[in-house]
Order: sequence, then structure tokens, then C-alpha cells
Amino acid sequence: MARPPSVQDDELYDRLAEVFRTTGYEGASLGALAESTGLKRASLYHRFPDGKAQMAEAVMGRVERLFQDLLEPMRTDPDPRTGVMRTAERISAFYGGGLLSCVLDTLPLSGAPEGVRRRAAQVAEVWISAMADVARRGGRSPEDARAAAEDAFAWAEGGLVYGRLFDDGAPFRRALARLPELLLG
Amino acid sequence: MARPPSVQDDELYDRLAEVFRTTGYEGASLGALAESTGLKRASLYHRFPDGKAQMAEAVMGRVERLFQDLLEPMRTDPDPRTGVMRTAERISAFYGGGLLSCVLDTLPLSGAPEGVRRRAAQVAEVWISAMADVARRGGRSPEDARAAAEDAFAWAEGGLVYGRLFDDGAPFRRALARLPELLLG
DNA sequence: GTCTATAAAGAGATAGAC
DNA sequence: GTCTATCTCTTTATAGAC
Repeated sequence: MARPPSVQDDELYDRLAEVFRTTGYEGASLGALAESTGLKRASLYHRFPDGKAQMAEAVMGRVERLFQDLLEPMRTDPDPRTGVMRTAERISAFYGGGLLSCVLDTLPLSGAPEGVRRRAAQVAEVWISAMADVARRGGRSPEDARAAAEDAFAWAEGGLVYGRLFDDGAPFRRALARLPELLLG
Repeated sequence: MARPPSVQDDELYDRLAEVFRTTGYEGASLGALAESTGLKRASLYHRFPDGKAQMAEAVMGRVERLFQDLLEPMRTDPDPRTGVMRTAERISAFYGGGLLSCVLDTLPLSGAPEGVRRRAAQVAEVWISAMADVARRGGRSPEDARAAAEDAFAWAEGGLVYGRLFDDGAPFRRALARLPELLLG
């Protein structure tokens, strides 16, 4: 049985994520990952025998677990609109009000191993399908709900692209502020 | 052994752009740039004595010139709505219907020189302010026009993020299809 | 588990022949 | 203008001490 992820591990993953997030997969050198975590390169290899690819996949696993928490209100609040608003708040905070890059954007560039790219798509799918689900519960057809969820994802991710270019999180925050209307009409 | 003749400048920039676009700045190795252009590494240094940073800036200059052409209908068509639709068509084609990554997203990650990041923001600003201009001509207040243009940029860029993750350009194309409504109400 | 040391390959960049 | 050859530094990865 696999060892459950410890808090210690999560802290490590968060520091690795910080590097991958800002530099992408190929830009994230072992040296930078080691410095960010406070471990030496050889120690990282002890934790991740398959090297950088395994570190990136572990980071994607961590992000997926974090998203499960961010998405919880949207999934469980009896009122869809309230749930969407609460999740939007959490997501906005998670991305530093729109000033942090998203690992789903920066990590899966060409050069990243296929497994990393697949994991990134998986996490994005978790997010998008949770939005589509709440849109359906709000009364939209499955097709409309999925399209609205994709649009919401795109708007938010693009807001983060804008944020990185101009150091301004306003477009990202507008996207999240309009999430209820976008998903529920 | 005689080599095939060197490519023209714009052709050269396009081949460099292809590498930067898909891999980001740090992921774009001199070897990959040389292979993509058909030149040897030393020949690239003859054209760009300052190396990779200068190549990336030249690519941004090329992209800016390309955008001037993409944006021309939106700027000059007497009917704002027709102009926006024509520019949207051109932009959609430029990005392969939503399946190509955008250099404005992938190039300015951490690790890219400050000059490259500045150039990327400059090109994005050209695009966004052209959209804000047409929105104003369509009757919106300067503040609304700017915000709508930023939102349109974000939606489109995020559509490309989705396209890269899922190999599906539909969200990007939806964003462009809604450009008239987004900018002109 | 973490470290130092080091190997092996790849990176950016330069010199000089043609 | 393009090439081959080379330099130097960085990067990934491994070996082995503690």
C-alpha cells in the first residue's frame, strides 16, 4: 500500500511547483528546484528516482488535490450560485488575485514528457467538468454547460497570461467575478 | 558540400518563432533553432550576434508586424462590426483555428531576458489597444472599451491554452466568434 | 536521507577557414 | 554567409561516504 502523502511532502511539492509554475518544465533546472526546496540535487533524486519528470508529475498530483478543495463549494453547496461564488473566491486567492502563473499553462509546453502533459490535461479536466456539472445543476443543457465551462476555464487562464504580461490581475479577477453569470446565466 | 541557400529574413523569423512558440524561451535550444532554420548554430550567431535573446526579440518584431496586418480591418473598416469580424477571421487562421500556442504566452516565462518580456507585452498591447479603439468607435466608454478588450485578449489566449492541453481549438474559435459582441455589445 | 564529488551530455557562444 | 572545430559553463544524473 502506498504511503499517504504527508504534510511534509506537500510542502516539498509546493516549493517544486513554485519553480515549475514560473519557468515551465525545461526552464526548471535541478539547481533551481534544489535551491527552492533547500535540498541538494542528489537528495531530490533520492525522493524522485526518475528525476525531473517525476517531480513534475508529483506537482501535478498535488495541484489536483488542491483543486479538489477549491472546487468543493461548487460541488456541494445546495445553492449552485453560492457554490460558484465561493469556489471563485478560493480560486482567485489560489492564483494570488491573478498575478501567479498557472502550472496548467506553463508546464505542458513542448519539451515536457508526455506523462506530465497528460497529468496537466487531467487536472484541467477536473476543474472544467466540475464547472460543467454545476452549470447543468443550474439548469443548462449538457452541451451548453460544457461549452460554458470551457469558456470559463479559457477566460481565467487567459487572465493569468495577461497578469504575467502586465503584472495586473484585474482581467483574471473579472473573469472569476463573472463565473456565476457565465456558468448559470 | 554546398548547402541550400539561406532563407529570407521573414521566413527565418517564422522558423525561429515556431520553436519559441512551442517550447518557450529557455526550452528553445540553439540546436533546435538551428535545425528548424536549416542553419548551423554559428550561422545563427552571424545573423544575431547577441544570441538567443536577439533571436527572440527579432521574432517578437516579426509577430508585431504580422499583427499590424491582422488588425488592419478592425482599424480601417468603416463599419466597426464588419472590421472586427474580418480581423477575427484573420486571427483565427493565424492561430491554426486554436491549435497553435501563442508566443505572447509561452515566451515571457521566467528565464526570458527582460527585453524579450517587454517586447511581448508591447505586442500584446498593440493587439489590446486596437480592440479597445474599435470598441470606443462602437460607442463604448474608454473604460468599458479597455476592459472589454482585455477580456477579449484573455479569452482568446486562454482558448489557446485549452487548445494546447486538449488539442481542441473550439473554445478559441468561440472566443473569436464572440469578439463582435464582446467589443461592441 | 542527506551530503560531496564527479561523470556524461547538452547548453550558449567564439575563432577562423572557405 | 556559412561552415567546422572548439571553448566554457550548465545541466542531468550517478556513486558512494556519512
